[in-house]
Amino acid sequence: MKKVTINSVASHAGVSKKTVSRVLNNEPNVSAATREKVLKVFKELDYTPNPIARGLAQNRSFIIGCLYDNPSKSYITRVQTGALAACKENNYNLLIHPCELRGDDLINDIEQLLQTSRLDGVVLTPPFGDFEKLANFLKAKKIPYARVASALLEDDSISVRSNDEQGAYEITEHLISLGHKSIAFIKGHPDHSATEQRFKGYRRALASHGIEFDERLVEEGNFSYHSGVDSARSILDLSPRPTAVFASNDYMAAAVLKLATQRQLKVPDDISIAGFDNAPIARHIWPGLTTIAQPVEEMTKQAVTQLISHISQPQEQPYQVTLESRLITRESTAVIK
Amino acid sequence: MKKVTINSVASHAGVSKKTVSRVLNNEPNVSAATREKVLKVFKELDYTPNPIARGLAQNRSFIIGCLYDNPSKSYITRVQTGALAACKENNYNLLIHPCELRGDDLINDIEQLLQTSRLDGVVLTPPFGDFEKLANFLKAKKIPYARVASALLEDDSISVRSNDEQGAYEITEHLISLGHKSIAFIKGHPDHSATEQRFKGYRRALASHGIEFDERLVEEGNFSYHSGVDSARSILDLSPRPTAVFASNDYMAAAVLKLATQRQLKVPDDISIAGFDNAPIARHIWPGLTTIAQPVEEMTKQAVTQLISHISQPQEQPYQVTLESRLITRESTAVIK
DNA sequence: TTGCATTATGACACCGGTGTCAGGATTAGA
DNA sequence: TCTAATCCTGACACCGGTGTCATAATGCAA
Repeated sequence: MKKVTINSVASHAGVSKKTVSRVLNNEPNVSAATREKVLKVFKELDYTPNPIARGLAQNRSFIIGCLYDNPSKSYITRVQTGALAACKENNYNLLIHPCELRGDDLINDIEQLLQTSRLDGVVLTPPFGDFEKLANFLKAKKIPYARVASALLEDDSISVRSNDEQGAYEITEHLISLGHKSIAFIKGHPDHSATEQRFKGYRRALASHGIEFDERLVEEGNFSYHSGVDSARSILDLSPRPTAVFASNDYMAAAVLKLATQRQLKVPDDISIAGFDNAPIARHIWPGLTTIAQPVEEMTKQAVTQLISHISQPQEQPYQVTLESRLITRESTAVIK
Repeated sequence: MKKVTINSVASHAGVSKKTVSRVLNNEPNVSAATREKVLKVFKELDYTPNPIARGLAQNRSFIIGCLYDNPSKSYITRVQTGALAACKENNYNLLIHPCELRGDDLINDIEQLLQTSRLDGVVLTPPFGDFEKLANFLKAKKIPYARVASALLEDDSISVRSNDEQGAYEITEHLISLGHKSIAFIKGHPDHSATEQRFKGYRRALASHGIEFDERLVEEGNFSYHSGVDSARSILDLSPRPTAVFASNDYMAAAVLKLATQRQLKVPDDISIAGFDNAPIARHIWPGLTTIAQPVEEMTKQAVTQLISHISQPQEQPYQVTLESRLITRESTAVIK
């Protein structure tokens, strides 16, 4: 069984390779009869074009790179799911590349990546979506990119964001509506813009309900489960103890729950706990976590879809979209006793 | 800034492209002086070879595909981590491709994948590692592959497996040593060979400690959290209730824990619970799950490393390795009261 | 110094596509 | 029916590497 190439198709169909190429790419200026004939040979020989050769000729690889540096594995999985869906629809492939935002050689690492794999584009997922240094580097290198981010960007790039500020506002308001007035807050990783956004939403909700902001109720976390444990310790040691805790993501919220339970506290009777993201763990533990669900898959899918369409036909107008999140109430929050 | 290609290097160094190619690939028959000269130009021009062109000439893509169909997201993440490590070391890239084992068009899907991306090799992760149909297809297509599996294979392929049977034996023995005699078991997904292995280990432990196997204590799960909930319901409804539950993975064990807690049972006082895999959730919940830790990352890394070396220089001898797992005791298991 | 084996080097085709451009065929308009 | 515009088609170069093979340069023994 010999390899089927554009040449074999051409000779079988009795036309030139260029004509075959035209049919392949749906180019105009091919008579219906010729097109028909070539398509028939495609089927007969079961021909599929060699993407590598095509890539060489067009200087394209049909590969999108997905950059991430995120402590939340489940978040990464969701990002990948969305990116894969977009790639599949467009016959692209997805290359995954974890790397360190704070690494000294991040830029070198990315440069290396670009050189060894000739990516057609890159999708920057949190926290890279808000990391201007990297965006500028890619812009200088003329590598198309799209961002999944949280902050509101004011540039001409492709970006899909979620309204974290609003989500945080809503979940805080939910706690307030249950009668809570002393609500502790655990911040996320300082490199993530979502951290700032969620904190803002928390404060805005307090303010708009006349609750004074108390700095002592705020702990610095970094989105990892471990940081949640540390923060939880400080919060549970406070006296008086807050009646509710809003952690910036579900892993940290789960940590609070674990520590509280270890200390014989009843959740939500003794203390309410809320998270963010609607990670799997939010429903895998008891009590289930009240949280904010974000369309992470959809966000990434849109970003990658736009990226690919931008690669095929670079247009000028930026694509900036904000997707909404929604409150999911479970058993970890209840009316204050 | 013009593009730097092998041609520009050649003209700068005053040699032919072929000689540059020789230096690039560390081929013999280049004089030290010439080699030196070319290497210097590499640096001056900051040259990096174009992998696509190289791929075209050698009919290689320098991409490894990672196939999976696994309900456990954390398992996938670990597999990816290991595969990425091996790829990075060898300047390969990793393409991820989720697909459905039971899908009617699995073979078509994979065929499509191979045609559109010319993978150099494929790593089959559970449950594909034990899926002969796919292995045979790849063999027929002459696509190199490596397997991460559980069953003991008797063929000439590259495969890295873990000793699930032994792990299950040990954790069951651990429960027995705590005084448990009525130990329920939740099976995994029937398509995974690990399911069979773990069940075997469970039975062997019972047998070797003179405990009679009781079919009523066995539930069919599928590794998903949800299936764990269903199984847990049946088990907790048994009368007399087993004093311990061994679930084939941590997600299902977490489900048992959640349901037990919902029903006001104290773990481990009223019932001991053990899992398998040492997934993150095992330490994120309270009480932490006693479980079996498997070197998933290491297994995958070895498999991919071998795969790549096989691609570069196909050798005859198979590579089959079994890695050991180890028992991790946490708070979810205790001496029977 | 000559003769022969060995090493070093380059010319050239090739991998499998796409872009450019020229020229033939067809159609429309006069 | 003739001319001009438009549509089709193919020849050929090119993308940036690698493989083959011929030949030039060198090394070594006689």
